[in-house]
Amino acid sequence: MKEVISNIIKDVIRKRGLPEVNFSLEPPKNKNFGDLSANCALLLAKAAGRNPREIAAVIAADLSAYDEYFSKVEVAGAGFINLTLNEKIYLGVLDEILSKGGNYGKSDANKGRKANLEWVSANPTGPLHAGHGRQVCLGKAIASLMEWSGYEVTREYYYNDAGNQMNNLAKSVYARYMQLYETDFPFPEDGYHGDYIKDYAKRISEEKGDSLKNSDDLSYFKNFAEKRNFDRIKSTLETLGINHDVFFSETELYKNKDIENLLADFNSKGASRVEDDAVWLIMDRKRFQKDKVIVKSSGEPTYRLPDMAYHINKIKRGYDFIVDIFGSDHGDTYKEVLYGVETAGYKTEGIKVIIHQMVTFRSGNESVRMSKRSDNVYYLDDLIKDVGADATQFFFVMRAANTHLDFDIELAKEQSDKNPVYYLQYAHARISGIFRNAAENFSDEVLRKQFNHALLATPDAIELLKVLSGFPDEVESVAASLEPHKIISYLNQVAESFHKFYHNNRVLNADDIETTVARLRLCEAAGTVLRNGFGIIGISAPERM
RNA sequence: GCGCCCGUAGCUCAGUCGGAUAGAGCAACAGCCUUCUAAGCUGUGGGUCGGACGUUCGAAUCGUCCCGGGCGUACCA
Repeated sequence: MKEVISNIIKDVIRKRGLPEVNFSLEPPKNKNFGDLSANCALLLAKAAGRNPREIAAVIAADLSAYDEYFSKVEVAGAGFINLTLNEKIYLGVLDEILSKGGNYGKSDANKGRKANLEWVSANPTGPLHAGHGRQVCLGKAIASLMEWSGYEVTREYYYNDAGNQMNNLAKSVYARYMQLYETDFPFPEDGYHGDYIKDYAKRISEEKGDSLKNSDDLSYFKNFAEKRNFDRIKSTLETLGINHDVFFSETELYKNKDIENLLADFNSKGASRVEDDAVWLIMDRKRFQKDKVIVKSSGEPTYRLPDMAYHINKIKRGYDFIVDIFGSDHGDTYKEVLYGVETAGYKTEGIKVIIHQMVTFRSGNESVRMSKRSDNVYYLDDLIKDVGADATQFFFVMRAANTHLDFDIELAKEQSDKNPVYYLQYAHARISGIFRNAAENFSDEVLRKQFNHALLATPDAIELLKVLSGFPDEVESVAASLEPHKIISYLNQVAESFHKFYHNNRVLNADDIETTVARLRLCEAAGTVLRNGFGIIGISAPERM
């Protein structure tokens, strides 16, 4: 819709012999200024050194001729052109929503393009903790946003199973196992303290007795724990409706020699050097403080080298768009990884990295501590159990990724109007209620009647339609920025205008079938947009509450 | 010290490729249920947009500096 209007304005500008400008066309903050406001005259005036209002007046006069589109065109302020769209445009949008249904809002802007989204990527050293939830839920929403904009999306999970952390995991389980037999057996200093480790040790002891007491090779412990950890991680993800297409293991990159070859490549390019028995990647001092170790003096690569090889692997798989989601604790390291990828001769323009800030949890006024050291960690499972999958998803996606998130567990649990997720869902439940009542009180024949658009010309109905008509533009712009929290702001507008409409416009009325049928269609459209939006951010659309 | 992110109403936050009178939810206050779910609607109060300077017709938005908070600054990931 915006595009159509924008093209009309561009035509008018061209026909007047004025230069092409990249102007903005946005709904003004103040509704009294109309539906859309263009700043083209201000920009043209700047370029031509003329009075903006003069130019605006010329363009506005030409636009007035398009009266099938505009009911009002006026010049305001410093030279804005304010447009009020013809109501017929909006009534036409209703037909579009009804016919497209679950596809209304999808765009083919990226049709035929393949994208890879990598997220979660927690190493299988333990269950996901509540803080992981932000990335988990953000990624879920971003993946569907990308699909709505036309991408074919591969959801991918990368995990480091070759390095130190997995050795620590094995040592930790082994130590807990040994402690079942020798209470003073030492626990590794940087071992994993969670209760789940003790549980694994107990189960191993039950299965194997003390036959593994003098193991030199801890791979049984490692494999046992890794498998259980992954099972639990996957089941947590499943409760949120997340299923990755690819689980990519670091070990793979050793097996297929990608890491070895990359190291040789750096060496042959003179991009790396050896110091203190370690291999260092030579970094550009303008961007980095110092060189970075890629192979430790022990001979083991640091996480950076496999990460670089992994990103090259993804590039080679032929994606048009590669997106990574990391926490802010990786804010510097991803730059090092991309630098390595560039140094190896690959372009990184197609890679976008989303960094999200950390989460703090509180319960009302009490802060909830997330200690990694203690045995009792607040796991993501626990959070989902406490507040439900919908509230979990909603609260994590509600805020922009690059701001700190303050997660109020008490509020998320609240089954009342205080909880922001219910405002949206309630709108949908109300619509479902109307349709339940309609089915009871009216025959199918009546409900399927052709409807008369003109009967929807009340201010609340038109306002609702205006909001609904903005959905495709909204999805497209949010998909371009990959900021799903904006969908929530938009859905709030939908819910608000629906609630208003509902309050002032009785839908079901046996004495006025014509209006009933027309209003039902509008409700159907509102329900469709809510459902589609909920689908993007990943929450359910309840039939009743 | 250096790098990245943040600082907007009492609270949690939108708005940030410069645009008109800075918004929402919660909290506070005043109203609205014999009619499709009041988890709703209507109205009121509430702001030196962390601070200072600068750029310009115009700054919450851009620049510089300062203050405050988070995360980095490993031969951990």
